[in-house]
Amino acid sequence: MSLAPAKQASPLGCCAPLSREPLTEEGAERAAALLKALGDPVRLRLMSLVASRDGGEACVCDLNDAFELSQPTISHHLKVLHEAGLLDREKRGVWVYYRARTEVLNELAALIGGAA
Amino acid sequence: MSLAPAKQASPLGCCAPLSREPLTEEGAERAAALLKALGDPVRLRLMSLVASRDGGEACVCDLNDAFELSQPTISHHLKVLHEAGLLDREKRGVWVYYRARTEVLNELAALIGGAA
DNA sequence: CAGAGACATAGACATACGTAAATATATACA
DNA sequence: TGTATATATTTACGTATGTCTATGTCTCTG
Repeated sequence: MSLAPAKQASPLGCCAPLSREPLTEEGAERAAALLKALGDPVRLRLMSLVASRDGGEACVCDLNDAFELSQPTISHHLKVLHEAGLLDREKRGVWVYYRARTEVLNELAALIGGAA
Repeated sequence: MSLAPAKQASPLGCCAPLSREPLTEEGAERAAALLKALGDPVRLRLMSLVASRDGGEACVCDLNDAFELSQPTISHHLKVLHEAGLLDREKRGVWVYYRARTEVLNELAALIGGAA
C-alpha cells in the first residue's frame, strides 16, 4: 500500500502539439472534452478564480458570491469542470473546496500552443 | 496606405494567465469563445490538420477526405473556426485554403497554461 | 434530536449545436 | 456558352447545454 497520495491520471495524457502532427481521433476526443469544459465564460472564470487563489484552491462559498447566478448553476458548472478532470474536489466539514489541476492545464497548453 | 499585408487583431489579445489572476468577465468571454470553437473533436482535428501542414495551410479538398462527414458539415466547422479567428481563409482559383493562426493558439496556450 | 447552513441533485424549459440533404455560387475549361 | 468541379448556404431535426426552482443530503450545533 503506497502512502503517497493517489495521483490521478491526467484526462489528456498524450499528444504532440496540435501544429506538430495531426491529432488522432482519440486524442482529439480527449482534448476536445477539456476544451469544451473550458469553453464557457462562467466556467473559465471559475477555473481562474480557483487557480489564481493562494494554494490553488477555493471554497464554493467564495465562488458563489462572484457571480450573479443561482447556487445550483454554479454547482453545476463546478461539476462539469470536476468531471472533466480540471478540478479536484474535497469536502472539509461543511465546506467543499475545489483545487485546480494545473498539470492538466499545462498539458493542454502544450497541446494547443506547443509549436513555434 | 500601408503596403504591408493587413494584420488582423487577435480575437483574444489580452489577459494574464488563468492561474495568475482572476479573468475579467470580458476576458473570459473572449477566451471562452476560442476554447468553445476548439472544443469539438472534429474542429480540433481540422485545426491540427491545417496547422501541422507544411506552411501551416491546407486546401479544403484535402480536409474533406480526412473525415467520414458530409462536405457541408466540414464546411460548417471550418466556418466556425474562421469566425472565431483561428483560421484564415484564402481563395485561390477553385480551391480554398485555410491557414492556422498560430499566434492566436499561442496566446491561448499562454492564457491557460501560462503559470507554473 | 431538531434546526440551520452549505452544497448537490432532479426536473423543466428555452436556446444552441452537430449533422445531413438539397440547393446555390463561383471558377475553370471545352 | 455550357458543363463539371469545389466550396458555401439554407433548411430541418434530434440532442445537448445553461439556467432556474424546488428539493434532497450532509454536517455542525444547541
